Amino acid sequence: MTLNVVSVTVDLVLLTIRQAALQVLLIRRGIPPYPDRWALPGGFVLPGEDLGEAAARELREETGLDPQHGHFEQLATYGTPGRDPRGRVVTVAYLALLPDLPSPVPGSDAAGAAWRPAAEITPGELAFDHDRILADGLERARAKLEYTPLATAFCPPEFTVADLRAVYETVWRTRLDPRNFHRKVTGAEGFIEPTGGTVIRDRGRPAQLFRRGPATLLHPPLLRQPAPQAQSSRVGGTSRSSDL
Amino acid sequence: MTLNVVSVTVDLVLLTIRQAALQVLLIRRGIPPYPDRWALPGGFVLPGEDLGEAAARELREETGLDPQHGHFEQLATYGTPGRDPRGRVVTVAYLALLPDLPSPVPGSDAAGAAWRPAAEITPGELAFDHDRILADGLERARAKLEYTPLATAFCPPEFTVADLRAVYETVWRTRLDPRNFHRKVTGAEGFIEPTGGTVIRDRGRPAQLFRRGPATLLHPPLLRQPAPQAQSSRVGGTSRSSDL
DNA sequence: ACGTTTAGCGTCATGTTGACGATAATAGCG
DNA sequence: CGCTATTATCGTCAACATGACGCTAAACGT
Repeated sequence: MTLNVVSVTVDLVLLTIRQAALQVLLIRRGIPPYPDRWALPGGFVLPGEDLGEAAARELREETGLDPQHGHFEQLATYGTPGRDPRGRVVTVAYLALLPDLPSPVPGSDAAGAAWRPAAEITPGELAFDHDRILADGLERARAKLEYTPLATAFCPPEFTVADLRAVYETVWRTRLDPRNFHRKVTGAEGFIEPTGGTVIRDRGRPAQLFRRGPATLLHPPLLRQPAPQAQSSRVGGTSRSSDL
Repeated sequence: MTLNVVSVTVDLVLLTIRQAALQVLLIRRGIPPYPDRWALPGGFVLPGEDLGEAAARELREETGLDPQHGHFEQLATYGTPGRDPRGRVVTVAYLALLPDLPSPVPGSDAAGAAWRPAAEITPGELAFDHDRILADGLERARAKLEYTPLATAFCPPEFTVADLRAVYETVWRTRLDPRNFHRKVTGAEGFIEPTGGTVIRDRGRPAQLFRRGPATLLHPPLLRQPAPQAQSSRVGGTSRSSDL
């Protein structure tokens, strides 16, 4: 039997919403390979340490946050030979959605760390195959907002419907009708529950405060699909539905 | 820097539909650990081999099938210390949905291999943590049938709407109304396209043959949810003025 | 020819969705 | 103190989607 010796690491896609933008925590590498390049935070899995534990430990080291402060899940595993010039490295990536807490400084043990707007990361900018990992994480986050209540993971314990809507608009890069959005989130069983309090954010009528509800799946889901046009019962295309 | 030495393997959750049941390919282990127990097929990742390649190779070795014959995707990675008594083993699991081709015999290089109905696998019956991996694979398959056209991966190149409905009914363990199902799948843009041919399966009127369409996402999705009702004012009285 | 069986279309009541009007409740300003 | 701008929340309506189910079509066996 061939004994296959490999190094196993975890990488983290930490997402939060700051300054009305979806931001990802990146580390500035100080040493080769890829010196001075930005990379996802991560590190080796210690002997006797579970994969999720290792990821949680890295999360704590980088942000001072616990996984329970937001949402935390395994993303995918990357092991293409040559993805790390130092040798065969298999990386288990984790995805975290975090509230914009006054993080105790993102950087601690690295040359430099910073929240960077995800939209500004240009392809090829990150070290290793972290572009791909980040893209996978973003797509996962976008998709999960549709059918899970995970948008609340970006929010503090108490939030308004407008706060929640801002999360969707930021992550999906769309505009949503405030009235329809309000109807849908308050109508989805177990998504959010009122705390009783109200706040005035900036201007306008005070808004109710909510906390996350017990649901784990959204019913009905909040679809981001633009044109659900699919009824071609007869010839004579009604709309300009582009099924290209 | 701690060099973390770990063995990396791939395990496969191979699903198909045979004899009106969702079946999974299992291998009868001949050697310790877990001798004489059923386990998911799998093996070590070879040096210089990509993870997906290793999984595809195992798939070929076990079934003689190529990944393109059905659907193939990474499922999740399992690395809890102690999950393999031989040492630290991290396993990347893959999920495949395969048509019921006259497989060139499932077993080839193992003590014994067999398609087993997934519903008959009792908890604790499988070696290692393969129960968990199988459960994750089944849940993934069930979920993906909702919003992707992957049900066609269980079908041969040409199939009828009834064949497709049988896939859904088998995987979801539900009964679906043939008329509503027909309307929905033929109405979902790009899900299936008619080939022009017809067949007579057993009795009754001949059915049109279809092939899979170009869509990668179902629109609208086929939800398995029973009752989207949302007006229970129970503990936690969510909405105080919904409707009704 | 007739009954049985399955395919595929049609109808209807209800629920969901997007578009958007209307009202409520606050702050700022003259 | 009104007036206006702004945001929150409720309401209305048409289009679409869904489940329940009737009905016809096209094959088979006897």
